[in-house]
Amino acid sequence: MSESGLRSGQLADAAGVNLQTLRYYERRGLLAAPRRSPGGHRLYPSDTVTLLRVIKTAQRLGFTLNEVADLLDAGRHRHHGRPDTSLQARARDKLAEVEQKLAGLTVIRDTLRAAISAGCDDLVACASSSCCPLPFVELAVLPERNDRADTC
Amino acid sequence: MSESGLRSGQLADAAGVNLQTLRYYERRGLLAAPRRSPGGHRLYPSDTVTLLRVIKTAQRLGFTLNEVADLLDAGRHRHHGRPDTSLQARARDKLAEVEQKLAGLTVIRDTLRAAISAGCDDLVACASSSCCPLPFVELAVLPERNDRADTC
DNA sequence: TTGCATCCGGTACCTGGGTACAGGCTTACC
DNA sequence: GGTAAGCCTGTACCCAGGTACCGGATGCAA
Repeated sequence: MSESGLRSGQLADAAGVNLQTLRYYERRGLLAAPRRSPGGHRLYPSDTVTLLRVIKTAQRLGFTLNEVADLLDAGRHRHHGRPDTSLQARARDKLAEVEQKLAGLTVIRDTLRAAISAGCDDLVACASSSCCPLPFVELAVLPERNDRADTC
Repeated sequence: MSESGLRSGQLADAAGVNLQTLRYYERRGLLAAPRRSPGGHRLYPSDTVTLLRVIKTAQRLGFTLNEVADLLDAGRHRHHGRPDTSLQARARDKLAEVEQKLAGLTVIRDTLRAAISAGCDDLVACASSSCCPLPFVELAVLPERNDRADTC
């Protein structure tokens, strides 16, 4: 009797995920509850491996598990109706998000480079000096007067 | 009665952080335990506002709170001795880290763009088609380089 | 002195994405 | 049919960086 599907350990191995992760995904609604053996063991259809790859890919693209679950649902419900554009729309939203993050990280990178080439070696001292490239004030906090100025 | 320092609520307001965050930072070793009023209320020296700005700045540069604590300690201990270079070294390490993240995010951005311009509209369907730009199989670990940007 | 705002310590909870037991049942192989 | 591997549920824990709530004590002004 072996054409019955994948056992959870086999699926986990095949997809490269932890066994617990499968049950976690089931709780989160990413995987449907599979058929069970008479003794209660899960038996997954073999294309679940593909589904897990899809999930992992979407995660790598920056989608959260909730978003992935929505995305999969949208894909399932759309088959009785004309193709919708929600994956497209979500991808565009996510692209904007990723571009935001890229911009932020770029600022951080440039700031770190500036700090390195300015030779900063003490954060607290730099905060009190006016020649430091680190953006201590960028925090929407009222500027405070300081009298110490040595390093940099 | 005013030379006594900042009360925790005043400091929190001045620095733009939550009151609880101050106590959290104290537990984490980022803020030294301050002087207390006779009744046990915290009284902070006024330059703690600057310190909090420093902490928030370092966080925005991508340092974790543990790393910030180390950085501050290094700054404190170095005053009896020649200037050390640990902030420099750490900044260089962090820069490398940030550049890694940038590279990973760039791949993600390009992949999202490819998926959008290819018109993908169902993840599961795409996974079974051979012409989809989504990297369902490769990219075993996140920040690797992939230069494909073809369309369906 | 009363009243209210503030602060105290301790503990619990949150997000996100899982991982790790414990104690017991099932399945597979010989 | 025995034994080992595998799987079950439930619960708890991990990371980081906080936030929220509680009952009680303090600070300060009128």
